[in-house]
Amino acid sequence: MPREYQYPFELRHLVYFREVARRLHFRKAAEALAIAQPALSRQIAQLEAALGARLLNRSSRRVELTPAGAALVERIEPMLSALMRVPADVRAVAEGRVGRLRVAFTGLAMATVLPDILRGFHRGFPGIRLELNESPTTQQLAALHAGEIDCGFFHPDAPSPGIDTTLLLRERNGVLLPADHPLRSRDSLRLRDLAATPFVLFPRTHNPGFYDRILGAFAAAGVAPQIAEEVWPRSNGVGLVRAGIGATFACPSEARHLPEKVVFRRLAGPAPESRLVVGWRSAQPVPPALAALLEAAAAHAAP
Amino acid sequence: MPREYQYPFELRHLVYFREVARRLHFRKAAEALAIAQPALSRQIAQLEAALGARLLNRSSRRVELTPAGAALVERIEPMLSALMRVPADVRAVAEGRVGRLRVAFTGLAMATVLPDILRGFHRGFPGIRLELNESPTTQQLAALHAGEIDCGFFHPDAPSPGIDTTLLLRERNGVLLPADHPLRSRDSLRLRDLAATPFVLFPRTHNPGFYDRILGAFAAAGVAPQIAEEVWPRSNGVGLVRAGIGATFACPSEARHLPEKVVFRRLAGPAPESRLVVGWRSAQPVPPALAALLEAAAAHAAP
DNA sequence: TACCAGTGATGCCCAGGGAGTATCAATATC
DNA sequence: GATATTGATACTCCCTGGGCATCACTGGTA
Repeated sequence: MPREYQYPFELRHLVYFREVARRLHFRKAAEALAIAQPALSRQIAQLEAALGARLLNRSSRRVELTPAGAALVERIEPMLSALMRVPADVRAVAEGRVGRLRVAFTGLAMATVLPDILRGFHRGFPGIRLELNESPTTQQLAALHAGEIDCGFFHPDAPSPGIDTTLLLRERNGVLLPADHPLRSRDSLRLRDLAATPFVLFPRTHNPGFYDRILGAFAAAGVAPQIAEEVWPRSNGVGLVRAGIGATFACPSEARHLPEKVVFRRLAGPAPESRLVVGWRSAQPVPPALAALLEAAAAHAAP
Repeated sequence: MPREYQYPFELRHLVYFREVARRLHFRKAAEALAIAQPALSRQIAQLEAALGARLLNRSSRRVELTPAGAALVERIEPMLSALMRVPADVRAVAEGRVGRLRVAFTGLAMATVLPDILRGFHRGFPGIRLELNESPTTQQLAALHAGEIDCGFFHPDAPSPGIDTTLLLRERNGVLLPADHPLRSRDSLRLRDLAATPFVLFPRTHNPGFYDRILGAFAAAGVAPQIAEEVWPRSNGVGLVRAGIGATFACPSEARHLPEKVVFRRLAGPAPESRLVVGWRSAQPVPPALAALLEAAAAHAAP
């Protein structure tokens, strides 16, 4: 059975025709195309038949474009020159020299290891455009599965099937307090010392596992947690602490760059633990640009 | 000898790949393309080899685009949809339904038959864009030979090889005088009556033959011509007459739409004769849009 | 656990058609 | 009018796209 899906023409016809239209001379065009003149004549005739229009007026001494031929040249010229660049472009993407990476992250990632990772990555892959979006752990996992992002920096609760991860940070939390908090002078606190202090947390839906482990830490300390606000993104939570609304949990690593009027204090006794990983869809092979970013991240991996 | 000029791929590869990329399923894509699945697999493999990049990750249960494949889809999608429209567009141009006509004309043409011709033509061929430029006879002939215009309305001196013409107007000239000219009250003049009146002519280079026939008319009348100005385009010449600078020659047909303060008078005795033709490159066949314009012009042909 | 359904890839063959060579008809040029 | 050069045509060869049959692999299921 012959094929049903017929193309009116092939790229070959267009390239051949362009050459004839440029030179207005079959023999010279054929030479430039490194084919014999009769083959060229036939291909042009085919193209004319396919389009149902005469493209060239040829007397045996002169070849000239018809209006239809001129219209065709005008339309295909930009396409052909664009198509010439396609193979190189595609290969560049395949080799990771250019492209884009869609990266999601949490506030903690940006406050700790992410800037260094991105700096190192961008030095090695200047052609890769990074699309960075802060988003909660649960959304990152959904986006990874849906193929909407290439990797995410988030706080895992349980292993996710189909997602590979590398652990970057694992730290016992301390707390951030307003600088005028009554307990600001104490170097180390216990959770039960903060029984009367309202806490600013993230919405539970953003990471139910971690949220519940925080509540577990309160329970272990024998304290009923006072949740003042559930706020997102993270920077707003720190802003509320700064405004004196309450306290929040934070990693020691995060404490290096705190705004004014916010202080970090270690927690003795029960405390939640933060884990930061970079995660990506399990795939063989990992695209080169992503592989490079993951490698840069692995250089900051937790011991 | 095998061909030297190798295309990295053909349109077929791109259309096939687009279908697979849309459906992410070889069998369904093959069905949509009305080919068998193995043929499709091979064409995709060829495309990947040609580009030197893997475009699809296929496990035996799932097909997904690699970044390179996504980049390729992005680039070819607009081209393919544009290419789909090309055959219809080219055919429309070939049939004269759309396109453009580059038309040159002289002031006399625009002052007489051209507006009617264009009006009639545009009614029949609304898709044709007319590019109209006033230009002198000699320039029109050069532009016709160079293929820079499709037809011209001009004043021929001798037949031009390679240019076909249709005579549209053939009239003995009269003169345009300023309304305050001493001879304004005479209904009919002779050239020798105007021996003292300066004349406004066009530059000789714009039509040497006609220019010399004008001088011949002066000679036949036994008058030495007073050339006040050589000016172009024609409308400026009429403007100078209106300003009282001098007189100029004009056709009776032209006299129907004169500005204020300019009057037309017939000439008895020796007088130049104006011939207006429409001319186009001899070609078989004449493009349909041009043919339609020529037909509209022929309807106004001189008897 | 073994089977089954369904995936894309591979092997093999046929034929359509693209390209080659030889040649023709037509037309400028001398 | 002889000659050279143009694009078109006739004929042949063989490359390659497409067909069918089948394989290897995977995931769900009885």
